[in-house]
Amino acid sequence: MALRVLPRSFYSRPTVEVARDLLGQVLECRGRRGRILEVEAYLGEGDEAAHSARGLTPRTKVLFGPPGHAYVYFIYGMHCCLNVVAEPEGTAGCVLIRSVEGWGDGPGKLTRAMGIGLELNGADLLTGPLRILASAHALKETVTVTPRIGIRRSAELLLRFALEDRGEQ
DNA sequence: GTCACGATTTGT
DNA sequence: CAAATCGTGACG
Repeated sequence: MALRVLPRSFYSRPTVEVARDLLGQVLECRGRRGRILEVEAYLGEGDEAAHSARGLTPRTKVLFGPPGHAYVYFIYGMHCCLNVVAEPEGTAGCVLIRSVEGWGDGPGKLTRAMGIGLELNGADLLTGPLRILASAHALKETVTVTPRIGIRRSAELLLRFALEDRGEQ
């Protein structure tokens, strides 16, 4: 039985809700599939760690665009990170995918393993080669909430969500 | 045009 | 703990 693609309405919601609900869903890139295990929310206003904190720029254009699209950026001269655009069009907000089951833990490692590159920046997650499918089963793991990793500004915000084996972290 | 820096990873 | 490595955005 084929998994259903998450509808646009799933993404057109507050970023934190989208982040939390992405856990356990299945990320698919050209046939490669894995459950999303760890994410972080990056908000529009009041979140100094977000790329969109300084407003609309060529780079952040997709963050202000319609929800359900991919935001892929290049960092540290060598890594690509995958984000999912949330919130209605006109409002910034996205969810960084930090770990995918079977493909790697760490935003830079999983994109390399799954073949996700800059060419997918702006791609529609409903119709493109990169999609997110609704998991067929309810979560069996506990959701852990912590501060985000590797940021300086707005470091106190509890915007990291992860499915953890008991005892980790 | 110039420059400092970063939502990371890997090796010492 | 430090290197690798380069696009972006701020400033002039």
